[in-house]
Amino acid sequence: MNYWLVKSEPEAFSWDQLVKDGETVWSGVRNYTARNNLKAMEKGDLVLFYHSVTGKEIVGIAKVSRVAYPDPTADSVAWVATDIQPVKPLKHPVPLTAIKEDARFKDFSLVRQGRLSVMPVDKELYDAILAMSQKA
DNA sequence: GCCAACGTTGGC
DNA sequence: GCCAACGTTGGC
Repeated sequence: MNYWLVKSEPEAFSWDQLVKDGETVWSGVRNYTARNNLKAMEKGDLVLFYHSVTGKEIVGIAKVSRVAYPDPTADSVAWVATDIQPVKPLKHPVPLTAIKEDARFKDFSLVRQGRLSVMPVDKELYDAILAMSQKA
């Protein structure tokens, strides 16, 4: 079991849309680091869903329902997609500012490598984020 | 194979 | 809307 975080601009694809659809194809990744992370996902892995640009907060938990396969939106088989399903929304979204303020996250990719759109999350950090989401 | 130029992402 | 960071591209 691994933990991940994916980013999406809510204008492009939001958590609400994922809940409404029940499942989505996580495609369109065109960055090798992010691609490698997608490939490392296993079925059932949990994925934190982060809204970038508008919101800048982690809003929900999803899970991997299908492991990496060739991205249907790409011309090349080099790129992959996965399928994800919503699990549950966070009670309180965890904003990027709160993560930046917390020393436990100083090496977290969301802080260190702002442009990466798919990243692994240590279990300790995943648990910490869930704990933060319980508090207002 | 290096590195400058360019494009994109995403926080502010 | 601006700009910093950084990945990618392409010339040499």
